[in-house]
Amino acid sequence: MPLTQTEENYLKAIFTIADRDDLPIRTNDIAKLLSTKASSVTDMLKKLAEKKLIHYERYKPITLSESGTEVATHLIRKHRLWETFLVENLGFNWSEVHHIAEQLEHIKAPELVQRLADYLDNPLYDPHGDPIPDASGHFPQREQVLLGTLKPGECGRLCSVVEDDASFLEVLNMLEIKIGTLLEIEGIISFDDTMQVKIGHKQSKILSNKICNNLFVIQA
Amino acid sequence: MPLTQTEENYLKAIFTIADRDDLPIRTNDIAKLLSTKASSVTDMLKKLAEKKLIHYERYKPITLSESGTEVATHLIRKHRLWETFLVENLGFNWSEVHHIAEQLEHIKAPELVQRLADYLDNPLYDPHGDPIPDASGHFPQREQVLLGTLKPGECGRLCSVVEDDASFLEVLNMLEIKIGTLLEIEGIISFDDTMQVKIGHKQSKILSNKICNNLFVIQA
DNA sequence: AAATATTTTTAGATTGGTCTAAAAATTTAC
DNA sequence: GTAAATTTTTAGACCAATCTAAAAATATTT
Repeated sequence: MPLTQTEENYLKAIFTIADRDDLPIRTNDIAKLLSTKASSVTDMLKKLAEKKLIHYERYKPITLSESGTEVATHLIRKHRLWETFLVENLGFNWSEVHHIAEQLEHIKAPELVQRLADYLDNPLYDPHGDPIPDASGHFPQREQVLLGTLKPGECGRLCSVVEDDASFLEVLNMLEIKIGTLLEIEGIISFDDTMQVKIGHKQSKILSNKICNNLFVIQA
Repeated sequence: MPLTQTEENYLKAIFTIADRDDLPIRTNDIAKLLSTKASSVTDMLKKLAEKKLIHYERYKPITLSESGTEVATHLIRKHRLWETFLVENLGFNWSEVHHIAEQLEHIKAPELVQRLADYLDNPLYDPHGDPIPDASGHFPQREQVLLGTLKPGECGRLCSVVEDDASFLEVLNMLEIKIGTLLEIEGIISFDDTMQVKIGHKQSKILSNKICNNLFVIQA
């Protein structure tokens, strides 16, 4: 059975928060993003859980299920394709297309999405520079680089490690770094060649040169 | 305050029926077109009347108000522009675009409509040959011809008369023909040069050559 | 013009999404 | 580790749109 626009908006919101932050997603985060009340969110979470679109136990953080993720990425695909169309073809300014795409992304017509993508030459990034996932929900891979090559102020998400021996993984565990964790370079200490890195949204820590050059990140 | 999609659909339905038939519009006509129940229609009619979008007294036929007509023609404009885009630009078959345009016509973004129209070169007819009203709701005028010049099977809507003396108008009145009435040529009787014409959706009648050549119609 | 059939409206219930206010669980503070 | 603050959930109500079933108005038949 098809989803309502509201249900879709909740799924997209959850995906967006998960993508933006690394933190566990709480009811209030969703309420804030959707400008609604926590009680409304709870009601909807129950419904989405019922439909197996999210994993939900009361008072616990929320995650998207596989099918929920699929829905969300497909919405993002549609949103970003329409934004591209509005800017590239209709001449809108990139700053005014968001609220129009918010409506267009809910159009249900499987054929339409691929035809639109083809018409636009299957772009990989939208006018804001955000990546457009493909029909199966995969985002275009930005080039992966060693964390050690980033400059202060730049961010990357851990995507893989160079050497994965147990002792190194132990260190990552201790630092609370895992695949997908957002890492922001806050400073480079040239004296001992270490970096001050903000890990997820927690406090920043000092990482040795050896660690930084063992972590592949995708620039974000 | 903005209208809901449902309210918009009702207004468009009323306009469509008025455009298709000449008859007074009844609750059941709308219910049939929208595949809903008469009771639901009544509820909605009250709401639309409240908002001054239709003229409505219970048990009486329904007509659109000026603002209701404006909303309806604007919806039709959007619908037909989107259909044009889907066929001309995205390569859809003209038979499969209707249900997509049904969704797209509800997108609310004033700028979008004119930009889309410009992008398409302000077409006057959609892929089905239906006329696209302009931004102020006026439909493109098709060339007017004398009813007498139509061939069997062709249709026209009365738009004006050649001579409007009282006795002729009297005849029209008797025949229940007025401006806007749909006239379909069902046959030509060459023996006495008369035409068998279906008037509105009522029984057909025989009209003399003199009458047929005194009526200007717009081919439909 | 009375009886019958049809159409339209009302009454009352249901569903999806929302809200406020109060209760329950969790987290933070001391 | 208890108390206080915060977050989340429940309970109960509301609005929009719909439905079924029954009542009221209109139209048709004879």
